[in-house]
Amino acid sequence: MGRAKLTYHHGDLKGALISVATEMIAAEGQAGFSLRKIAQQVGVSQTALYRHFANKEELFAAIAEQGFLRLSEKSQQAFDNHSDLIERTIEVGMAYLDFAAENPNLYRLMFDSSIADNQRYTALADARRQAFKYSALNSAALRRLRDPDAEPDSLQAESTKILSQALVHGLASLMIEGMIHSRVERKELMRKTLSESLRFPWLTESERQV
Amino acid sequence: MGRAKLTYHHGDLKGALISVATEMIAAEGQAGFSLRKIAQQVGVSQTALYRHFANKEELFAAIAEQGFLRLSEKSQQAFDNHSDLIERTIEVGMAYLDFAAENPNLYRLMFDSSIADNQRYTALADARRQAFKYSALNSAALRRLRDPDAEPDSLQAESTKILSQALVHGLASLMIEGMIHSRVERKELMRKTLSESLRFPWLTESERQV
DNA sequence: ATGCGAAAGTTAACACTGTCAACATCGAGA
DNA sequence: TCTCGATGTTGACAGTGTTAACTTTCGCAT
Repeated sequence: MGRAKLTYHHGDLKGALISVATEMIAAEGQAGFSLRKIAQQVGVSQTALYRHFANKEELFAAIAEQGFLRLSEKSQQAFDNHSDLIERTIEVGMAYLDFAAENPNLYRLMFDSSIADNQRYTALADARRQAFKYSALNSAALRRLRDPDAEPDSLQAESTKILSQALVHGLASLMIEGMIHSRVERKELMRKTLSESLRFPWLTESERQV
Repeated sequence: MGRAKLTYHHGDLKGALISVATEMIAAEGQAGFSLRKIAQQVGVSQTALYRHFANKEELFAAIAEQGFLRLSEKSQQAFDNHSDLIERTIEVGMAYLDFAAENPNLYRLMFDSSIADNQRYTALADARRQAFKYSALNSAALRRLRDPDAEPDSLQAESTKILSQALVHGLASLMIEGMIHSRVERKELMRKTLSESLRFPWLTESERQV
């Protein structure tokens, strides 16, 4: 049970709710989730959260938003730590997969249909764009090497970007839902699969350095 | 409301429940779904379905299973209609994406965490394997062309298979959740992205015929 | 044909959920 | 100091999945 309340007003109830709710999602997933449970754990009445969130969905959006921000940090670190283009692309992808593996329930929520599609949550959409930024930068660099004359906004460019986004998300999903049953270490398989998708035999050593 | 009941026993209540539940999932998704609603629509008491399903989850598993069977048919048709390997691979992928686009809510359920991970539903797992069979056949053919000497069970082979599976699933997800905002026709973009992933410039015309 | 046990369907109830309206309390600024 | 908006509470409502106990019907052995 939560600690006794010291004052009538909490101080930062909104932050506390997001924090506790995130823990609960991580522990039990959406199935065992309940607004009343978090309220109790924070030590506040069942309906207090309606002063900070219009409804459950809005709280979920806030949780997902923080998830994308955390993912952004991991991606940026991986991006900054490598200068070899291929290796950097793989490592950003692996950071993505590691995040999904370590926070499966949170990852599921981040792509849940009830909030993912909703244009209403602009902050969430921004955070998501931010999280895919480094993957997009790598895609653009690879595309420029492959098709130096292609226009940046071409269909070719767009499909290359989507390709990488879809691949990591697909790998993360299959992994989380337990649909990849491999005899080898999962991490090794993931790395192999990512590099498999990045075969650029025509890249020289110097071209790979960025 | 459902039509009046003629007999005490329904005859094929299990089938009727799956059918009506599938329609409801298609129309409203998991959010608006309710066991009581389907029971009412079938014209039976709220708890009648517990004689055929242990719980809601088991009903979901049955719905998902039928979804994978329908998807299998579409995939097989696409597979049988093409002899060019690249084209066949693309068309099987497009059949997959079309199915997801036409049945977004059903598709989401088919990959829902509550049932996807559960080893308990062996029929569901079989149906899923069946649905990915044709994609796997294409992957194997492509791998044999690329690495004729690789062993069928190698890590290389496995990663190639997973690669294609992850890609179509990732594309379907991003598409369904509205995360692909493109100025071009979605279908065209999807086809372009799929073929982008299949670049085998070293394949001769005759090699592509299977 | 008959009777009986299992299969299939019903009724009533339970604990739990998200949400709302009305009320209580606190804090900051006039 | 007064006041009003922001914040938190109480009580309630409709709806949910699920269980236990009961009733009806069907299929089968005698």
